[in-house]
Amino acid sequence: MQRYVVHWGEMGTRWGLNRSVAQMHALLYLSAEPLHADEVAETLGIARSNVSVGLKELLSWNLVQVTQTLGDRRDFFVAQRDPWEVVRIIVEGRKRRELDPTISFLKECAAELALDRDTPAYAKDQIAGQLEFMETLMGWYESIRILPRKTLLKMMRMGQRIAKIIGD
Amino acid sequence: MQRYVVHWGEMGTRWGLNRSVAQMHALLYLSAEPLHADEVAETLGIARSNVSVGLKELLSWNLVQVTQTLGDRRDFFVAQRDPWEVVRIIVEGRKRRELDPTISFLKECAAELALDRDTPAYAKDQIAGQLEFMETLMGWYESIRILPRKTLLKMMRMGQRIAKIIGD
DNA sequence: CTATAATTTCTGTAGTTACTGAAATATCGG
DNA sequence: CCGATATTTCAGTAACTACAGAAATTATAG
Repeated sequence: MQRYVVHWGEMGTRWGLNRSVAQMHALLYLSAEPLHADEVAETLGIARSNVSVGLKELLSWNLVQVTQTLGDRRDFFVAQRDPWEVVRIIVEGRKRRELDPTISFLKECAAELALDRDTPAYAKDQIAGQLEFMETLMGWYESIRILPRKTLLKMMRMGQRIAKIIGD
Repeated sequence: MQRYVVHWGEMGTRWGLNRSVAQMHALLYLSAEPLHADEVAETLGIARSNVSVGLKELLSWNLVQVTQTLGDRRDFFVAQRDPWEVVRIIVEGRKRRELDPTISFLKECAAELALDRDTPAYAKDQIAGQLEFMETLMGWYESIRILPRKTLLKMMRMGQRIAKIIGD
């Protein structure tokens, strides 16, 4: 479990979370019962105040949730336990932070370039091509995103065979 | 073009490159002809030495390539100009740096946990579930990755309709 | 082989981000 | 309303990363 938490912290940094936040999630993910902030701080050896901030961030991502226990004033935290959900949330977040602003920027660019006489045609084409591609990609993502998990799983499992069906 | 380069630099930071490296790529992406390092440094207003490092990084990603001109000792650089390729390269890189190590780590974990009597069953299940999911995801990616672009494009354009075909 | 141009490596610095510990604030039982 | 407990905010510090400019290395023409 220790190694898992450490590794997850390491991965977290590559996934856009900071180390300790990722570790908190890992710990909660493996824990059968909800933990309160002090337990998290003590287990991971980081300052209580950091745990507070970190858990807030995880809450804002919907990667953890708060629960209450009768007769205990403290907040208890549970992680999102379904790997599908975890990945969905992370991907969604990345899309929002990386893809969406890019597309809207490219649209602006394209609009502006249509009127512009100074920009070389080559640059215009490059930007237009990129926008078109991004929109295709995004459209695909949207259509995938709303599929029920069962259908998605089926599709994933089909793997290669899907190419044959499409490539008629 | 200026705004594009600046914005791309900004985006780059969110995509895991550093700002100036992303700006270099943006500049080359919009440029109709190959540029040499000095031009890049001057245009972007960053130190020549940094351009050297940045371009090397882009080379290692295969996002830019070196070309030579007869009668000129300097290296000239061209960016990968096809948005499909750019995204493919980025995705591939992320997979290598983020997904692959995670999967191999989870496999190790799973193997180790099989022998382990101390780890709570709950944690074991969580890790197993995550591994299974990751492998499904990865398998799907592999099958998508090798599709010819034409098939992929067709698939993307089908969007929703694909669900109907699968969900029989 | 030498002079010069091109590129890379290296070192110190600036800027950024993450973290701690203390102080401030909020919550709740009595 | 008071005291105790839980949580959050904040300011200073530490760690890290990106960068410039100088120095060193490599390559090329003559």
